[in-house]
Amino acid sequence: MNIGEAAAASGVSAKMIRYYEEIGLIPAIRRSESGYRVYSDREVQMLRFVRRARDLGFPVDQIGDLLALWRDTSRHSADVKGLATQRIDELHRKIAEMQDMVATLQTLADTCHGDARPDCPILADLSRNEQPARAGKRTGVRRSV
Amino acid sequence: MNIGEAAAASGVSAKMIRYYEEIGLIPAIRRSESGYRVYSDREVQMLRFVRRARDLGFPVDQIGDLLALWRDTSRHSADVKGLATQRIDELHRKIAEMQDMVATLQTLADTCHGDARPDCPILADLSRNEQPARAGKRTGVRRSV
DNA sequence: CTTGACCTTCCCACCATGGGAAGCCCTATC
DNA sequence: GATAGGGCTTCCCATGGTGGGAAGGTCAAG
Repeated sequence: MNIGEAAAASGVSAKMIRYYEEIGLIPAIRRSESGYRVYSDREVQMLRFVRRARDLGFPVDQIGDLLALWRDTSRHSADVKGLATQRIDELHRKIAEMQDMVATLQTLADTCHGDARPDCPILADLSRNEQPARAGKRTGVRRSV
Repeated sequence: MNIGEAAAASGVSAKMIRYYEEIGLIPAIRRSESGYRVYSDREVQMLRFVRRARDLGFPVDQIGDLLALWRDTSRHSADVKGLATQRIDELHRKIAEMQDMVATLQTLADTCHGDARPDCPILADLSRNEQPARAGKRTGVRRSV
């Protein structure tokens, strides 16, 4: 199976397959005489594994950990569960952050006329010299959401 | 005021101030004879504005729109409200995505022993050939969350 | 006048992904 | 057997925000 077929079968683009190989997330694959990458069913399965882990929001390094556990038949399921739980916690954190943003925006939007008049509490709040309105009580803001 | 002070006063790092200027998000600032950027209170206020908009998760191009409205004293508050509402919708979308992920992960984690035994439904699900378990009903997966 | 803190520009890195170019390879069709 | 097309290879570039750091100019305090 060439990379195109493997991509279609796994849902990972050819570009990303090469990238994952380059960064060492997946092992370097066997090559045909002409240099084409050749994929077996097992390898396509591994790509699908990566794809799904990605869909669950795992960062690449944790996908690497998951893959290692996947390959290790004497793994402890506790380790896998630990990674999943960690991921859940991280997602909860990000969700809470975004919900804070929504609450703040909603509060501001609710008090904005939303008509042809120029005065607008949203802009007023953003330009305030002091700390901005916070719908919930929070100490600091982590971005990269 | 030099860039360092402006950074401290606005909460935007000097690096980012230069970056925002470079990409045209904020106008090129006045320079001293020696080439140092010189900031007035108004400009620091603008930086603070940018900072808060970022804290609310606005992407840079929308912050540009907000800044334009901020400067435009004959703006329509409806336009500002529109941007806020759009942002709220986008946040809701991302929150829903992540909640789907959490639900899926939680379902899988709940059925995992989490002990020294190697068998683990999480890995089993990730390696499945068919569509993976989905906690909610969803059609496609958008990533970049 | 020296020292150290600050400023300038420029390049590099991250993460995950896509676009595209130049050049080789494989297969189907004539 | 030749040619066309699509697929493969590597390589470079871009994104969005952010940080790190080097090389060199500037400023204020001692």
